[in-house]
Amino acid sequence: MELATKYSPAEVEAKWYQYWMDHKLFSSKPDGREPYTVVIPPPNVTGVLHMGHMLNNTIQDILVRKARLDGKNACWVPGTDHASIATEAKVVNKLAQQGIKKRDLTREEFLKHAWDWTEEHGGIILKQLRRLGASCDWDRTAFTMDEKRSESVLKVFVDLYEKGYIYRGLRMVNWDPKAQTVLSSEEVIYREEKSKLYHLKYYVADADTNPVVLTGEEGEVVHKDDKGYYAVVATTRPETIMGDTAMCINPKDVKNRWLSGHKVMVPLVGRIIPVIEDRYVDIEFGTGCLKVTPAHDVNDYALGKTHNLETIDIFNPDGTISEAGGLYIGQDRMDVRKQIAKDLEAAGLMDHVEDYDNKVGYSERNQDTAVEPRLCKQWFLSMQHMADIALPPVLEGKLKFYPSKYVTTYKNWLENIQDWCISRQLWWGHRIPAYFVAGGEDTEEERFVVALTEEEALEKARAKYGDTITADMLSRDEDALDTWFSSWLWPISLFDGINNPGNEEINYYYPTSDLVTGPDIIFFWVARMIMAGCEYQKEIPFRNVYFTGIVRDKLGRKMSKQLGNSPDPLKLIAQYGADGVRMGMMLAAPAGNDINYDDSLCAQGMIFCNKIWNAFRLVKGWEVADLEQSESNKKCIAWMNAKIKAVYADINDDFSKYRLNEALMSAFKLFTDEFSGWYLEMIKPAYQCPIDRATLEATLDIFDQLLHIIHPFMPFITEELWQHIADRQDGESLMISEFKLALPSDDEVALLAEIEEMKQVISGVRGVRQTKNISPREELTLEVIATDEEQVVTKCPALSPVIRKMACLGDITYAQQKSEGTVAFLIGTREFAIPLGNLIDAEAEIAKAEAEIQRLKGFMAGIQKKLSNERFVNNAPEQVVALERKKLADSESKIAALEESIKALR
RNA sequence: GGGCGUUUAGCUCAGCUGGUUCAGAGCAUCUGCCUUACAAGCAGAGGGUCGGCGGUUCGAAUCCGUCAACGCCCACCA
Repeated sequence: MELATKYSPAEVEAKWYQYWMDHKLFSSKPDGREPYTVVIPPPNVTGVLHMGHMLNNTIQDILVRKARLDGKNACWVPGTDHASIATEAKVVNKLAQQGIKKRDLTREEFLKHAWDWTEEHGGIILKQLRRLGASCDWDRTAFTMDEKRSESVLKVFVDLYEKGYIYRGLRMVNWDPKAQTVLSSEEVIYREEKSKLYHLKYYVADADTNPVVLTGEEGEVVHKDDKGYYAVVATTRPETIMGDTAMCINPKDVKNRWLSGHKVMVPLVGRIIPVIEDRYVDIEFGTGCLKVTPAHDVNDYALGKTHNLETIDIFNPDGTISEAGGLYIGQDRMDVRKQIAKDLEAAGLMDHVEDYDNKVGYSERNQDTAVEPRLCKQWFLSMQHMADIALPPVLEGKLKFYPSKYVTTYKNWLENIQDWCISRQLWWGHRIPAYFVAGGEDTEEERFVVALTEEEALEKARAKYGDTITADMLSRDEDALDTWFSSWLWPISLFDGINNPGNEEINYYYPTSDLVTGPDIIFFWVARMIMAGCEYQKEIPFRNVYFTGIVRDKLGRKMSKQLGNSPDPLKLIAQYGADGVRMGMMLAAPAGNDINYDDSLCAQGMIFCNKIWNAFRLVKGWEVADLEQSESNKKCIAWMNAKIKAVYADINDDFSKYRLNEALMSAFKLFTDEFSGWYLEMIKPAYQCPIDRATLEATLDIFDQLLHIIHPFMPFITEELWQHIADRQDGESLMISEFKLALPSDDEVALLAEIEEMKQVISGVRGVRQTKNISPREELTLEVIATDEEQVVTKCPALSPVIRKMACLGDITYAQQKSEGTVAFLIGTREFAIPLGNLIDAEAEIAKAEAEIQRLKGFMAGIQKKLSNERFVNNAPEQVVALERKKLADSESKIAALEESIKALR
């Protein structure tokens, strides 16, 4: 078979993915094996694959494939998330492009559009994952809004309501004026912003009836102009003055005490408002005077409550000024801010303006939209109970976080938990199973029931409000649930554990093994899944959470559309191959560290593929003959097998600690350095000579082992070659062929050391060639300076041919003294010499040797100082002291050898 | 304002409970080689007072204190 010198991934990858699919090799059913379960963090259904997904899913696939090779029943469940806000926004935008407004549609019409959109774009991202090699059980593909998941969500809502954890409350909530929905506090992102601090004049309005009396105290600050006395109020949001219903000072504030008991006039608006006093106000901030707008600020709302202030809501849901505002009606709040500043200035009501760094909350999903605090009635989930059950498993280490620093973050959040606002004013999502009951409008009380079906709702309504209730008096809540209220059930609902508790699948697959996700959703998702798991399964949802880092560009910038610094994953795969990209992602990705991505990492991955490919070409190209296997081949094979065992033990250890990059690096070095660089060169037959059958077979077996080790990282090329190294039946696959290795035995460990020594000798000879400019093909003689010949590695009958071959040596001789005209090198304390005759530059050799003697003497001086320190000798453990003594002795013998050399050179 | 984390070679990072894994790896760099598996290769080499300062110790990259820089999370100062 002729094989190209370069590996080309494209058709190989497509072929084997199809093969795996055709033979259903990703699929899992409960059986007697140990389960290994992973649920995918469901990407947005209309999303497109980005580098974050690449990293995340590469890691999951590596873990899943490793588990499969370990002989576990691996089940990786894929799916997508309906992402209510994001998807609804996309649909609204698309409709807007067609000139359709959401408000002109009925709920049903809108949902039809949304489903069309979902079907059109949905699942694209999952298809893209296949290109990466993701070995998900696709038959299990789920959607957070499919039938089973929806049913689960509603059941849980009803259940939690009945348990008293879900309630309806009037609260100051975060409002997204663009999406026109409320958000949870976690969905608000605060950004530092350069803004202005406007200082406005609030004139004292009751000076006629209640004259201003100055206290005359030191520190008193009074403002007065020809229009009268005034207070100066600092605000970043001048447009909200229309909602001012009080001005507040601190009772301890000397500066402003003269304002106490007065009334002031809101500039432009003309409303007369009281000056109230509250210790909440920071005396040092601005002028110490605070305008109070109870409808539009969380703190002001609290002040309003304690001081019984009127609440004036000046905004419409879309962020424009409402009728109640009185001025600028219908204009956008941001435009009004600019305009009112001008108008205040013009009216002489602006004292001055300062630059100011401010934190502004933005909607997580509409990042250009500033969130508006708004008072409204919403559904909440009481979280204290959830926090109480979700904290212990993590603190006790039953559920582990990698890296563990996130335990603190998690603990912190749970210990300061706030109730979760779960309702959203959206249509795309799970409609809240609550029914308002008409009548009773005259009372403050809101009449509603929570039920799974309309029939049930009617029953409950009658039971609650009397038999006079009829079906047409019920109207279902228009709102939908927060997306995360469905995602938090994901590890349970995927196995239908809510609808069908205790079924075979949930019993088998739950708790899942590992969750791989970003730390940005630790509160949104991870914490809440733990809550749901503990509440509904009475058991943690996963045993380990691996938090990935953020993928950044090589300059350390976050990848973003605006910067255009995010590569297209599919193009990368086309260019470097999926295996190459996977390796590229993993090389720079220790758990929890951000990765600075650079294309060169993928290139390195591709190069490695090529290496594997060419090693295979070499082995496959050998002609076999019925020769007797040489002792050296036997020994080299034994060594390689031992090496693999040793390295694989390390790799398993790395896996157990989720240090996948280290595991990959070990596998890479094992293949490149040990196998290709050493082993293959050791056993490689001379040009055009055949190889003996036993060695070839052993080598193929070694190749097989290496493919198993590399497979989790690079599934495609390994499958391709595995299929080629032996005759395989249709349906056989590397992916599902169990692989286990014992630890190396004591003999094997000794063999490893022996070969390391041998490698050093070979490298020593090569080093001499390099410095002396001697061709690698020119035969040299190696003199071994030995009095204990048996113990020299070169003396081993099995190894000396290897050394000869690899160092290109003619003779290896043994002597007590090296001959004249040699260049020497040391391995440990043993000296090796190469006679070079007139090639020797005696002066240079002497200088080199002398420099080395100087270095060793300095080294010895340090050790002697240590050893003459009584406290060291008395306190340090015996081995440490012995070690120092050995170092000293070794150095001495090295110096002796070097001095010999110098003498000989002279 | 609180909390957490990071700082080791040009870059990305390993270095567990202080002493042969103690100064490492990969990439990059430099120098030789077109040696019939691979030039996307092979062989060899250089490169770091382990962020600063102080302390504990016979001994510190490792433990303690402190300062600095960077990063992340949380928090209602208008």
